[in-house]
Amino acid sequence: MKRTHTCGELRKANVDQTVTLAGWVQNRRDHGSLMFIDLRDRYGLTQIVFDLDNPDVLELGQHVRSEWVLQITGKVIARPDDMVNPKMVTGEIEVTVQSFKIFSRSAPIPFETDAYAKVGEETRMKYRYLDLRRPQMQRNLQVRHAVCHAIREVMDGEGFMEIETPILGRSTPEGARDYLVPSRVHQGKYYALPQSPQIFKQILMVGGCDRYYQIARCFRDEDLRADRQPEFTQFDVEMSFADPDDIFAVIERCMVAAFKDGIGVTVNPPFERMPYSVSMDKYGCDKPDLRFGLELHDLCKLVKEVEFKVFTAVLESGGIVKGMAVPGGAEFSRKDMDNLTELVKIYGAKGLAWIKVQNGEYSGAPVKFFKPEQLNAVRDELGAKDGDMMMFVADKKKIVNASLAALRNEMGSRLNLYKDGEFRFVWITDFPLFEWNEEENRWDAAHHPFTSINEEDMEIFMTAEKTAGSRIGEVRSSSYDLVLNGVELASGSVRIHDAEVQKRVFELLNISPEQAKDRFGFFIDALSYGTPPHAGIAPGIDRLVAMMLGFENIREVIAFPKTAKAIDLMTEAPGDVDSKQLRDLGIQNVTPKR
RNA sequence: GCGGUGGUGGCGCAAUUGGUUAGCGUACCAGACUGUCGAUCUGGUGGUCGCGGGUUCGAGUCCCGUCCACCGCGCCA
Repeated sequence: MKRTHTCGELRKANVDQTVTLAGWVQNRRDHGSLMFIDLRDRYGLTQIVFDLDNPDVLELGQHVRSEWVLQITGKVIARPDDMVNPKMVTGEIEVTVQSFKIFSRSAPIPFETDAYAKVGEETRMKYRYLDLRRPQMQRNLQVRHAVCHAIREVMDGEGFMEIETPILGRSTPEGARDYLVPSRVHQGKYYALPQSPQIFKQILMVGGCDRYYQIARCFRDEDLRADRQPEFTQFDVEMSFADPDDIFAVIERCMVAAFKDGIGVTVNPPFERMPYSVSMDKYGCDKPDLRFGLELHDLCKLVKEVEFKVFTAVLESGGIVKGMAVPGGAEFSRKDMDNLTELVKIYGAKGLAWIKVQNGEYSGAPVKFFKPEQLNAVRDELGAKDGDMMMFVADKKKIVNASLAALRNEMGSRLNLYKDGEFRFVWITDFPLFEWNEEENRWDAAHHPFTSINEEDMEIFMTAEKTAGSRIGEVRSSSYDLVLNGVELASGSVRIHDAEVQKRVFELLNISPEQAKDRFGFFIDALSYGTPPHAGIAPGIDRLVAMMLGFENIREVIAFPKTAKAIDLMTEAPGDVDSKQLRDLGIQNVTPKR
């Protein structure tokens, strides 16, 4: 080895030892006939001293610059008491250099790598290798590693096998847009990169693998968000002969280990469970942040008689009115309210109605349409107290829920209703099996077409019409999401193992037997040869680690992420290819290059 | 596809109603300095204000277009 110790390792106990360190020059403090260098590696910083005891070495050392890579041999000495640096773990010692070697020099760096440097994202991404040297990024990757390691340990202990599934697969028409890979051998045909190993993991169950997991890369060619990258990592799990409770228990054990090993935080299973319908009613979404209350309330009945056109028109056309009470909201200014109105408009709401409760009186534009007892009834339903603001949205159900859910999250954050470092898990269960697709005028699978049906709804499932507004929408699936602080961390379900049920699902989805055979023929064949009941789930590793570290952006926990336009600023992928490569593949560009 | 925010020395930012030679911090370069640790002090280099067009006596600033980054909506079974 080119070193005897790392730069984060030496302590008082090492005093008088002769050591060799290797690392980057973090910093140089030159006092003329005395010079200090902070030498950095993954593990930390160690102060190296150059002085007149070794004038030739000092002279050479003074030519050294930031980010050069050095090998330093010297003696560990204890710092005098008044020179101990309590901010450094190695601050009790320093190494007096006896000799050093320059492994490599560095061009002047585009930005500093110390913990204080403020650098924009674009610059960080272009020079990601420099960004990765920063202690924060080192920690992010370290925590990510610890999480994956903890998961593997738990899963191994539970008898799961980690099995790899293909990256080059077959496109299936449902779901996200596929990334396609042209086949050279079969020109005109394409592989698709997996959106998830869904079908393969189910086939592993048919193949008797019983307990499978994989920390798997997934690809979706859709537009990006702070928490969505075109390639991302799922902790993919499938279990035979398992019920949802078994899945929950395994995942909870993984979460406990991941939080413990990742960031030293104790989380306490079992996690709360909440049916989808309750979550939608109370929080307006299927991923509620339960760190704070601010529950939504349906006011349709209470405001039915109120002569407020905004409400009556909506109710007559089949919409709903919901509201919430914001503690202390009476203090909001007109500007605040305009601001919040803009927020709900993003989700399609036409406006935000509000009534202040202050000094025992009500104020706000809609007040005049209410009778006093109606106001009191609404106040009691919302639980509004003096000094609160009651906020209402009236519109189609979907819009009301989406806008109030966003408003609720905004209020939670703006009013500091939760603390950093608080982790509130909840299992959301009993999602609907189908959802109505307005544009296509048909029922779509809410999760995916292999999700099994809640036994209690089997009768409706088998008998209802597949028309708009039929009871099919009421059928609950046996599926579940794991939600943490308002973020969807995982999604899973019990799978269909009964051919008749599967047929019926396809029928309701308007997938003919021929189409089904064409799209998933191999899969349906597989299921026909003796399929164990099985269930699975897939937590997102990027989101999990980001949340543990307090980031909203998963790029912080991915070594080489892509921009919002799916570009890698470092490698400049995607890039051009030789025309020969295209010829080999039988491909021609039909859109002109810009 | 749509909406919002931003783009000014290497990096992070400022520049009032459109007005003189575009500033500040840091990095970098040179010099000084024996106890610093985000060293200090002195001096210095460095800018096509993202790009293109327009308005104007005059544009970093206003207008139009365009590109890039970020956030969100749509999209993401």
